[in-house]
Amino acid sequence: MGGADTIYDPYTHYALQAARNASTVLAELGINASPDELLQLIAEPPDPRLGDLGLPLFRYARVAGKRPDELARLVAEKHGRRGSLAAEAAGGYVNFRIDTVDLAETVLKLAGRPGYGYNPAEKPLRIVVEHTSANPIHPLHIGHARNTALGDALARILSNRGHWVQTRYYVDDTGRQVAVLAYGYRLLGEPEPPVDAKPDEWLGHIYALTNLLIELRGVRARVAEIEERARRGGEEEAEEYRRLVERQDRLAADIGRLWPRVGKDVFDRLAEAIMGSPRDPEEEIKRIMAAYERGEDWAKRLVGRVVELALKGIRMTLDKLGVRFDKWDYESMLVWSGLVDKVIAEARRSPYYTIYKGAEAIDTSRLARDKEIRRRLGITLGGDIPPLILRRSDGTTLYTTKDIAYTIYKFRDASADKVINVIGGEQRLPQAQVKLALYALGYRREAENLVTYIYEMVTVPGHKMSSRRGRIITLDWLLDQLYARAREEVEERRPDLSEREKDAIAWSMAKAALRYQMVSVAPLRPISFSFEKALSLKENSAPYLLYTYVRARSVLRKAGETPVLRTDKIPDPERRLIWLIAKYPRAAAEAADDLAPEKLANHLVLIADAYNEFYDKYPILREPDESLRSLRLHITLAVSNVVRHGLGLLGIQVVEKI
RNA sequence: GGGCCCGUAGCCUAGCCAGGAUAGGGCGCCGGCCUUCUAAGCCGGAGACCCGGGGUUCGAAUCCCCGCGGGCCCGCCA
Repeated sequence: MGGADTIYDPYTHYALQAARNASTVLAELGINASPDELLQLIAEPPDPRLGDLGLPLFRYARVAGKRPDELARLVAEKHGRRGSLAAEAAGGYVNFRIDTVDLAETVLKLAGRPGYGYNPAEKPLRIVVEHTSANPIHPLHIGHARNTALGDALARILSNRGHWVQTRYYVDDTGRQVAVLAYGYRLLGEPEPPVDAKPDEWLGHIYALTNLLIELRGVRARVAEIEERARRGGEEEAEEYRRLVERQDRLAADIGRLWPRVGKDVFDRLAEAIMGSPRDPEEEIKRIMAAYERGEDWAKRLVGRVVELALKGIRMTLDKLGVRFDKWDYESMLVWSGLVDKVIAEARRSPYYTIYKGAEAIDTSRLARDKEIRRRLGITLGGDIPPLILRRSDGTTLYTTKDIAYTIYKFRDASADKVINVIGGEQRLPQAQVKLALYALGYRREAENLVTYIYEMVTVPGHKMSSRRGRIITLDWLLDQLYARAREEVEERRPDLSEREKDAIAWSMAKAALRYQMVSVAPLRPISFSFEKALSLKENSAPYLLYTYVRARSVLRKAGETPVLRTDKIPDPERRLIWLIAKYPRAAAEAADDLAPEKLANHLVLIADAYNEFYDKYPILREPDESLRSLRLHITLAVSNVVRHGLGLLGIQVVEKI
């Protein structure tokens, strides 16, 4: 392997030849067009009968003062047959046909190896992919599933492009939410989670319950105030009163749903502690947050405990999905090590330092007025970008401030050229502020190479998700549902298999279905999650791809040794499949360069469709003609390699049996 | 009020950034195909004025402008 002339990407290999040839021919006609420029224009004709590669000549006809069809005819005539390419004119296009034997031998030789699809970029980069980064207060839910699936796939796809990739999980342990959980946990006497409970799930209930009880406490206090005033003949506050009572009812309903999950003991204890506390819970939470940031021992022990418990549960879920991280970064580390203070000190020296609403801030608003800066930072938000406040009045720092420090840290620690943050669309504004602030502080390279990789929401119709209220659909639960459904299906289809095998297949299906659903649609498209769809394995393409792989593998197994490739007969259907296989490495490269895993998924489906159709129509093992049999087996081998490789890039492991 | 994202058949979706030759798939629906390589498959059929209206261009689903519908954000939360 290796060497300058190693072909990784057969499509580009041929397209580049066509572009060079066309450039030469056009030059002979006095028209100047570089091969690179032509390569950009080359696309596939709509009908394969027209050729493999098509070049529109309209714009060159215009500058040369010729009719497009006339120019196309001239170019095709002059080109004729060169190397492995034959040219033909069609309207204003010149179409190229690749010599079939050349194509088959090149592609099938390459695709016969398991590594086919690896397609290194000319300039490999050092890239950090930060993803998932769910707060350590509850289990991962449906929304995180999209983040995790995208981030993990992106990391794999970028590695396949020859980049050095590092994945990181950012543990937000100094935020308010963790302090809320720590507050509730402390009121319970810092117990061990029940042995049969998943720690993140158990903590998630406590977190939600704590939130709800605090809110209820506030509402009740306000209600009491109004009632008291009414008794003394004060002003009518009927409207507010009515709203408060409604809110109280909703809180009671949420609490009612939660308490059976934590058990009576925990519930009673927490309710009593919060509702009856002489101290204001808000003050207690602030105290925990501030003490933790200062690194006081008691707070470190308390918060450290809940964070580790939550992460233990989160890791269990990630392990199930086969997702690993190279680094786990704690936000507290950024604070304690002085990195956050350093950022604030640098901010004070920045010309964009300002006081906003009485707090220290960076005037991102002023900076964002410069259109050129917005463009360079890839900020698509228009309008005003409000100043970024650096610290709360109590001295504690905000998430965004810490994220500035974290971004700098990621670039430094990994010597990264690029940092990708996989993040929900609702965080566009704070992410833009972080970029602008980095720029303001003089971290221009970092600001320009920080990629905010946005995905839009996963919504569940008829279900208003809220982790604060304990209304979440957990990833674990979802996987269990998918597994149960897949298990039924396997049971029905393959009663001959052992329980272990059936289990393994059902789990693979469940994981594949979930990942595939999250990764196969463009990230900016909002997903309306449907259980019916997710649970229906038939409708989902992941099982379909796995099935295609299993079919191909089954043929190969029965064939025994793969015979020597023969290319004396290559009918059209075979050729079409080979051409699709030829384009796979380009699809993988595009998925990497455009950060678009769905492009890879789409191409895999194209190949699977073509193979299934082929499989149904033509015999492979039963083909009497040895030459055709050899060709078809090599195609089968190539398809199995491509599907396995491609699914692997999406984080999906193939199975050998279904 | 301002900003951003999305809008392609009953439903889901590719193509849009880098305009090009009949807008690809899937689900669902109707009708076929298992004594031969795994039917989670295959074949055939019906179903789209690419949200609407202007503009640019030889050419617009794709670019620009004005609207409409849905989502998200505009907090000393994350």
